Amino acid sequence: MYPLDECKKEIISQIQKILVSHKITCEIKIEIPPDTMGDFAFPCFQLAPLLKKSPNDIAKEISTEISKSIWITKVEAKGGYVNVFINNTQLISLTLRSILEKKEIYGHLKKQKKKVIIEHTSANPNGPLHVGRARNPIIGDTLVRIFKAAGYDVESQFYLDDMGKQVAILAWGVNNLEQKNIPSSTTIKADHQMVGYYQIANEQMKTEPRIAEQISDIVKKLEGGDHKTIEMIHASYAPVLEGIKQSLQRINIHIDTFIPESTFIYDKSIERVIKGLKQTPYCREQDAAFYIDMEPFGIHGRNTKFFFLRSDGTTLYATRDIAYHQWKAQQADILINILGEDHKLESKQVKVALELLKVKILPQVVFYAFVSLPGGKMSTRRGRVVYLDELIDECIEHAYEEVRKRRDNELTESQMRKIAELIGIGSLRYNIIKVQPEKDIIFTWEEALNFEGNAVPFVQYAHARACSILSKISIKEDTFHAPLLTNHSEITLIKKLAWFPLMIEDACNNCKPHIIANYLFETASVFNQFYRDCPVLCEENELLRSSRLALVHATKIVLYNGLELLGISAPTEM
RNA sequence: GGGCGUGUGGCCUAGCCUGGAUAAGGCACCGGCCUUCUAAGUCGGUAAUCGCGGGUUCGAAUCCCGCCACGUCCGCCA
Repeated sequence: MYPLDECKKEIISQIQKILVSHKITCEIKIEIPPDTMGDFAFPCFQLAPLLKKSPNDIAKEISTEISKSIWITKVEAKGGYVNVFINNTQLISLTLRSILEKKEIYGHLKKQKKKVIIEHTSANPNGPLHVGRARNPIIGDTLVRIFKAAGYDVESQFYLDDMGKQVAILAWGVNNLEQKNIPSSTTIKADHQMVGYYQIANEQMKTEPRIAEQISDIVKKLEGGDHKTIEMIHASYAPVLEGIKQSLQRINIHIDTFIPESTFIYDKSIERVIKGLKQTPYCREQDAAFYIDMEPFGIHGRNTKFFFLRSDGTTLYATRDIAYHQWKAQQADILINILGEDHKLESKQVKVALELLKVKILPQVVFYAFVSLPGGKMSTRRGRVVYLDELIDECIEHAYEEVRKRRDNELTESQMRKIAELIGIGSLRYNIIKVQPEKDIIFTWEEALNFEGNAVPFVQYAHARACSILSKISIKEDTFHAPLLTNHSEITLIKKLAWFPLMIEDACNNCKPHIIANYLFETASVFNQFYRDCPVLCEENELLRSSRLALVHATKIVLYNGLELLGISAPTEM
């Protein structure tokens, strides 16, 4: 247990005892009062009708009954609140010790003995990743990191669509179009080279029924399990998938397992799904096709039929997704999916089907709104896109300009390039993760390349400052004397550091990765205030100097660990 | 037509789940701070009827109802 947890527990248990002695049982919710009014507050308003006294009288009464302890130094009643002041020395001492001992695992929570599968990205392998969907891998990977830190055993999965029309179109293009007719791409990456085949094939399919027929033939053969077709499809999309993996790797994202959709055709599990769904009382038949009537499950609208089997006996995307989830449910205790908001209905259909099939573990889904362009949605088909690779390059290039502006005559070219890479990649991830997934983002280069204010260089710079101070001392031992750290900036900073584990818990429990980004920004901000107020290296009192050094070291650790949760590197200088 | 999501100073965002003290940050704008650990920093200022209208409550940005705007979905596509 972390120091702040102990402290909160002590306060809650004291209030609990007092309420019990007044024969009141209720959930104790303590909050954080504004600035100088204490560390924790207990509002007494809800007790007023029960005790038939004014909130302030109750607060006064409770505050006299709370006994001072190792954690509680002062209690005040004010405006209906019981304000509790905690023992700063105690918190500083235990928190610093905890951080400096645990180092790279400070903030991490105790092991849960639970397996989590986080499915993210799962993009069609028919072209490069574009910015419209870039939230997916970034949210997904950040959650992977947060859940690991929160003590879970985590596996990331990419559900690979090797059965659908999109890959069939690509495969048809690769096998039937001549290279000279494909518009050349600006990069040599395979995913960029191949997307032209998809785009042209897609156009031709619309105008020539013969081509459309050939493509749907491919789809049928795939579902029939025709090995030659499977190989042909695989050969077509493999280079694209490789390109996607490379892009992800550039932004520090690794996916543990790729699960091809075809898996569930070949292992016959899809047949069990169909059989199971047909047996439910909600199944209906229409022209030899089968669907679940979604009306009883709260789906209303023009069409409430969820078709899971076509009249030609072939399955649909959602049907295969059900088989995938049934399988996943056997592999893990918690399932999390990262999906675009356009998948809301499909996801609901899958959930209903899983319930009908009596599957115990249902996925928790994080939906994100699209990143669109000022004129509207991005589209690979229409070529109206900003590719992730372009954005990565631009971010790094922009970072390089900024580094050079400041450090041109101090650093070597390769040092500047190295730093620019860390800032550029970090900037990309940070700008996306700092906003709640459900908010729309309209992509502008100006915003994407924003390095001012609440942006990653602010956090990285604070880390670099801490490193810079630490690099100037020879003794690396952390000796500190907590009672000396009495400056307001020192106390604010260490309290912020003490909150880190609770932030991880919150971000994990609620699947809200943006909490970590905001926390880091605040932490960097209070560190900068400390930096301004409390000179470290030139402090003459030796013990205070080393105590401040320990605090700087602890801040460095927290910023580093926090950035790590976001998949962002922390440069030691910039 | 129906479902889901979003709406907070000129712009962007946090807070909403779990109601509580003066609505918190950033950008932009105005004015200060580098002979001291990197000024990618810091201090101060201007700026918000929290989309609109009702309701619940001692108390509503937060909960409930209605409306408006934007996004998204309602295919034997994926």
